Amino acid sequence: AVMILRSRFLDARRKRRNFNKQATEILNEYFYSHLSNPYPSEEAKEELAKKCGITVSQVSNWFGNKRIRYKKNIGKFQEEANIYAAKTAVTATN
Amino acid sequence: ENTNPSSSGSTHSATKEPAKGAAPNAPRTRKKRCPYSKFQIRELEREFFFNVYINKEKRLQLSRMLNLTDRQVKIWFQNRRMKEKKLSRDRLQYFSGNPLL
DNA sequence: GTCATTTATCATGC
DNA sequence: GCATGATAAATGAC
Repeated sequence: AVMILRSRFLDARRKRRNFNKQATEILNEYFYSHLSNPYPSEEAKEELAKKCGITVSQVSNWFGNKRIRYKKNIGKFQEEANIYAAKTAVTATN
Repeated sequence: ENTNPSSSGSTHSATKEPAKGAAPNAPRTRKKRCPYSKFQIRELEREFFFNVYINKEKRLQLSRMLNLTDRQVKIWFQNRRMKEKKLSRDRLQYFSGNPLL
């Protein structure tokens, strides 16, 4: 029984599941509001993980992927960047 | 299943891989990530099972056998130790929340 | 040595 | 068919 659990854990690691929309919103909000330095501290990662319902490692993975994919093709993320820029602007004025 | 390109030319004289054309103005080109073959992984894992920390002699021996540089073997063990640590963290988190179903 | 990271690759979702 | 999350080489700070 333990072995079954063990094997299930081992091959379940790489099975990917998309994050829910709310979690992605939170992560993107932080990323685009810190675009000049998108490197959250360990404390910020823990807070984001808690709010998103994911692990700290997953937060690190998300930011790592986001940084390089954004850098590789800024144009592709321009629309997305504008959306979150406007969103943070609204929350700032309120 | 992987004819390794990392064996290019210099027969693993170890410790130095930027054996370029001696251009004094080296642009410090980052080495491209090259996935290792199944055979290479098996041998590295086998040694890792015996020693999490590898000594110089075995490292040179392994690098010759696997056609990797000494530096590559060293870095592989460093990364492998980090992977083991992460696996331990994940296991702990996984089994802590569950009452052993 | 560890460890956060960059980069390419892998595996899956849809 | 790419988007996306996770993992595997490689670098650099410390």
